[in-house]
Amino acid sequence: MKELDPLLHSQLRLAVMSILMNVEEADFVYLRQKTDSTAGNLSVQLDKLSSAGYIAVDKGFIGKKTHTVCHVTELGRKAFEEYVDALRQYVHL
Amino acid sequence: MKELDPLLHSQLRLAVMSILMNVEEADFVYLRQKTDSTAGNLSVQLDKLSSAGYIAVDKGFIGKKTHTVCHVTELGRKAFEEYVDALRQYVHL
DNA sequence: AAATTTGGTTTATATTATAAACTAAATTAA
DNA sequence: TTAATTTAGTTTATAATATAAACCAAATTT
Repeated sequence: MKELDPLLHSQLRLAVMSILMNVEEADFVYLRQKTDSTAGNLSVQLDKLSSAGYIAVDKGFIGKKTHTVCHVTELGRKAFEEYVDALRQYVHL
Repeated sequence: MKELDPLLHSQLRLAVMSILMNVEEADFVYLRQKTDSTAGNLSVQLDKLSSAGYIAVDKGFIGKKTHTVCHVTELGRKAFEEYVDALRQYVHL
């Protein structure tokens, strides 16, 4: 039985990746709404995904307000697909 | 986004449930082999599943040796199916 | 100008997963 | 027959993870 990438096998990180897999990019506020998570938790988990190279996080400004946008990387996309693949061994979907 | 039942969202417990969903019953040794887990870890996770009422654990003897058999309960079966269902929101399989 | 909101980060805490150490009985080997 | 080893587990300690609480700085509202 293949192992489930522990970086992806976390509800919030999986939700984030799942969203990012289906959009060009998404900002912090949007991800927070969609995942219904606290800002702190989201921040931490984005960091982890980013450190692993699964997503890229772009911190910029929109006018004078900070604005953080994320998108999945090629590595992240691959990892996600492998995760889903491994998952099929556990739950035949 | 539905939440992923934390009791099932754990690699080892999910593996155990996954196995038990497809057999009448399975014993400790078999589960240990199939999941490639340590006895300690397996024991703890079986306890959790059992405490939640997701599986039933039968401790008996085979000759004079202890023998532990598990099977999924109706509640466990339902929980597993709901988990899989929730999962589909995250990874469209 | 004081209070509140927005967009976050850092740090502490609670929970979880895992491994190590242990027990008891059975088996094998000397 | 007794000492070592294996089998089938459990208990407990530790490492890792997830989450929340506390915080910060800038912008906005009152």
